[in-house]
Amino acid sequence: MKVATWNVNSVRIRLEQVTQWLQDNPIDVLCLQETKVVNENFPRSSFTDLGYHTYVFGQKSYNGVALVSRSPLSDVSMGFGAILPEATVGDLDEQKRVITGVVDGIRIVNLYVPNGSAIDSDKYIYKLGWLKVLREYLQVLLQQSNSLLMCGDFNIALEDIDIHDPKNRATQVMATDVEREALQNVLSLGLADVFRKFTPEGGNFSWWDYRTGAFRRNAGWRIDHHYTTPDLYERSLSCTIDTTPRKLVQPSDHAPVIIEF
DNA sequence: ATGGCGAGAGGATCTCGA
Repeated sequence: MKVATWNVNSVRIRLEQVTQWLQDNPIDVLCLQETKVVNENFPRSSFTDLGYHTYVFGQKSYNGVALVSRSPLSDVSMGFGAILPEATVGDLDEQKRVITGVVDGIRIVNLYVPNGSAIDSDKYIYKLGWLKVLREYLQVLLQQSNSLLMCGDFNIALEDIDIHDPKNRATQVMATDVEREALQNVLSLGLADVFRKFTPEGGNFSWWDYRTGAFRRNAGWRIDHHYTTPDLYERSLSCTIDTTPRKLVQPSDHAPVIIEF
């Protein structure tokens, strides 16, 4: 089974590229982020025509996540509020960033972690608070399942080798110690970075800024991840970044990352 | 030091992303 995560930066603008990629790659579950479309306007038929089921949690203009699966998913839910009490979640589900479902006994959690904008901004505080609630959310799901895959756009580079140039990273959003600790605190529930099981060296990235020719210079960041429980970590056969779609005209700034079991 | 690019909303030029 193959599961991919891909921040497509608007599913409608990228529809042709995404559906073509699905036809070129035998993916069982595609986890999309930044769909930027309300549920009614999600281009479902383009995926159902290819034999996929779609589960969407969208909003206007910003954010939005979706699961696109060859097999029907069970126990699908949207947002933290489906799992956690209202008092814990607060208004975090106003931004559509969380969707989950089960296939072949694997609980898949698809996330679009807040970017954080700039250090000490309100959005940075929001990001850190969001990650705290994420930990509680996973804690509940892990009580129900020992086989969990958490993937998505985390907007955090966990190690210096995940950044093309880490020298200013202490003051850069996505790379601060505080953000890394917040993510490590989530991973301490028993999740591990599958990409690093197969690829210990740096220079492998999943996002390149549209500006300054970042992709041509491979000046990227690895911020899109697959984290799993130990059984899936053992069962994983590969975890790769497909840079092919990033080379197309009018691409997403992220590349898909694929895990195989 | 700043902006570079791209998308959405709306109908010029903003906000937001990373």
